[in-house]
Amino acid sequence: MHAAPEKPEHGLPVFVVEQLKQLIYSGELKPGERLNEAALALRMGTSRGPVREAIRMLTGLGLVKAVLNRGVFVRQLSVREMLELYDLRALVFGFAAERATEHIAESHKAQFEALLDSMDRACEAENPNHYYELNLQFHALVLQLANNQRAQAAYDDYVKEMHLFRREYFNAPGNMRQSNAEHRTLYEAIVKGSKAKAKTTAERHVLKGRERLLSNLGSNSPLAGL
Amino acid sequence: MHAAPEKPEHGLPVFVVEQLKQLIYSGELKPGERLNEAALALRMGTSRGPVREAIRMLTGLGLVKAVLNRGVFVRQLSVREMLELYDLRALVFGFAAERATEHIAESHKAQFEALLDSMDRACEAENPNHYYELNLQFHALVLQLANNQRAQAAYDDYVKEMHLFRREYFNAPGNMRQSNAEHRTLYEAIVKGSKAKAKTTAERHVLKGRERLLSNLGSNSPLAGL
DNA sequence: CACCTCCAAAGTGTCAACAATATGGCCTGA
DNA sequence: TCAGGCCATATTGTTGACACTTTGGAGGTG
Repeated sequence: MHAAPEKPEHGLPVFVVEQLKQLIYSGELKPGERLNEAALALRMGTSRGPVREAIRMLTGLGLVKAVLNRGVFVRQLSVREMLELYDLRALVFGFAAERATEHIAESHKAQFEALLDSMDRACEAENPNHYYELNLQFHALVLQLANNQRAQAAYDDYVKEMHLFRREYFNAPGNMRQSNAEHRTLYEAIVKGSKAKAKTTAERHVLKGRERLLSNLGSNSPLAGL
Repeated sequence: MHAAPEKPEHGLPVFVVEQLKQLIYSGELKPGERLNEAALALRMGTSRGPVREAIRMLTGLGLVKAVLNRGVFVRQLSVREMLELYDLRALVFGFAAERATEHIAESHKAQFEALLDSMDRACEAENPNHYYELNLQFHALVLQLANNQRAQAAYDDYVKEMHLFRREYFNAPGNMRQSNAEHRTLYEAIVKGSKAKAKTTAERHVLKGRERLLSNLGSNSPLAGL
């Protein structure tokens, strides 16, 4: 079952890391769950050595947490960490939107408009999965135009890291139509070159998600305190 | 010579990670330099296994870069990466300063004023090393008051990561007196609770460092292009 | 029935040996 | 002299074995 490492451009540990990332982000390995070295080694078709090294990389990346002599566990985000992540994501997205005003060109406008139209169609089709995918692309495009690779990587990390939150409270698809209206407002601000408006629009757009989380939490959460 | 791992609360790999971090940040291992597993294992008094695992953690943390079958090398920041880091650091510091206005209390004011006074004395004594140390503490205090641990960790990472830039262009101690004047302005804005002023003051304070780097670079740099 | 001890099973931590790969010098031949 | 292939060496990649720690239950005792 295990796909062999096609390209020996990176070693076995990197290959295992990719597999583990997918297992984690796809939810097959849930937050809090323990990783069994021997079982993983068997599944990946290697010995425990490369698996251990891969796991160390993941601890460096903050995806798992190791406890001496007890194993490593998929990291689980607390409510507080989730809220903090939203703040940072909003900050970076606002930064990116502001910078995007300086680098947007005609070709990008076409991409933006195609994305916005596709998202509209996803709205009408009531297809949240497709909308989510396009939404990611929209945000990625803004980050790309910011012309700051470090910010782009950070934003990407934030988005992925949020998947380590326990699922129950993090499904809220939000209001797709309102969300896309905000996208349009942001896009127009970027095109017009109005930095301040782009920045605040982008920030608030992300913070809407934060507020949604908080309200979802308020209804049935154990620890609602900040 | 090697200090034994006093506390088996973390395993050998973690111990090695700490040692390696210190070697890197202290400059004993310079950016671009290769890490020899066997030599390190000997020095740390372990076998290669834990050393390899420690190195994988460092790659996850972005401190070193591995090349298959050729070894791992201490990461070296390009000018572009350095500039991008300054942008992000300014962004996060501005964010922190704005938030700090909401959480500052009397005890913190005392800490701030003590730090500012000490920095003044370091200025008069023309002691850049001491000033640098206190400067770090000042910034750390602002980040602490932001009440966002993730932002605090990110800022800390940024500062440490900047040490991976090649030294020649990154010594500029800046104008200590002007720097501390900016600190005072920022502190007063935080105390007064003027968010906007705190934010912009903090941002610009960091961006001054970016500009200093650019001008130092302009005089004798190979690649000055953005 | 509650509680304690002891022990076996499972899993992680560490190591030394072996395999695979790149590096650099040496020799050869034009 | 220089270009090119060849081989010894150093170094990384991988593995299986062994040591240590934790865990959970069996069995005995009050």
